[in-house]
Amino acid sequence: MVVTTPRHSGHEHPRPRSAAVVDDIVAQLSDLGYRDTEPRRLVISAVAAQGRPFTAEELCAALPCVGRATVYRGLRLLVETNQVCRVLLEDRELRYQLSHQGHHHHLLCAVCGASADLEGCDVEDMLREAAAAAGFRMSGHWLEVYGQCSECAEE
Amino acid sequence: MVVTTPRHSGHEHPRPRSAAVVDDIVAQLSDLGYRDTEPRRLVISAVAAQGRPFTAEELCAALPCVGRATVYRGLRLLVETNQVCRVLLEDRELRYQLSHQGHHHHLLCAVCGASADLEGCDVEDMLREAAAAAGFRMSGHWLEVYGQCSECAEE
DNA sequence: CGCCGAAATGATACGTCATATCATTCGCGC
DNA sequence: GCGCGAATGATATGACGTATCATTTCGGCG
Repeated sequence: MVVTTPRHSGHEHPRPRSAAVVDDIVAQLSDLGYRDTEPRRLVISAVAAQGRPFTAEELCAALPCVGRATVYRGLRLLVETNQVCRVLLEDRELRYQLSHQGHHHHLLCAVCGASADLEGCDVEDMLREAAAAAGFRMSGHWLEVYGQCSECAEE
Repeated sequence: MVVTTPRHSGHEHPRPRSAAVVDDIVAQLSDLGYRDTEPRRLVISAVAAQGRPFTAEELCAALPCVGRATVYRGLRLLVETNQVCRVLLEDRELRYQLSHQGHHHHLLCAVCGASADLEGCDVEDMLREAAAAAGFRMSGHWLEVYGQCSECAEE
């Protein structure tokens, strides 16, 4: 497997936007002491190329040249470093997605599978207070919202 | 925390409280056309005997005389009929618990594993509105709250 | 009460998803 | 270049849950 991705931005053709994302993530991982390897880049690149939440198996299928274990390890690393967030579907299927911001929640369309971030809703504080009222010290939570996105709802 | 009150004040012989719960659930299943079988009662009885969220495997272990498939089928039936609710831990482990009321959410203690119901918090409406603001039609959601219960937080 | 069809059971095979193992390769600092 | 330790990948392992199918059991009915 000797597919060398262009490393220099000389006057080559404009690289796909995802390349910048990949470089960025690789740089961040590098800061944390993780090496810059070919398979890792391939995984990150494939992640960045996904348009909507994807499964680990889909990623494996998209990367036939990368070992299964490596895909799973890469994915786990990205989750641990908050580059990728986990998405839980109603049937408990686990999917992944590049995370664009800090903590947030997803609006998941059951029809087209798209995902949008839930804005303008500070569930956090509300939950923390309600929990505290029961003497419970909240440290985290998991929230997913299911339904239909605006486009799919129109039909 | 909702406590089930004894339904008859009569002077029947004091059966274990769980027996009443089992009978009640069996009756409800019967109304829906599901048969009253020995293995099923055993499953329900074991479910009712659990003090806190349990896994399907724990239930299997507690019921060595009942086939694995039957335990899983029984559990699924109870979930479908809303007698039992599913609980998702932070590590994505799936547990179950008798549900005492309609829709609700859980406060899950990471230390002792206990579960309490989240009261006085209408996340529902809040989420629905926030979602609607994004043109999203919410149909459901999944929410779990993690932390420490009052007892465990004291230490 | 006993019969019978449908539902339920249980042993087991299977499938999926994810991690563990471990010999080999490779990045990267010296 | 050199070498150490991280990373990889083929494979085994294992957790978890469902599908299959022959057999048993429930419960309605004559």
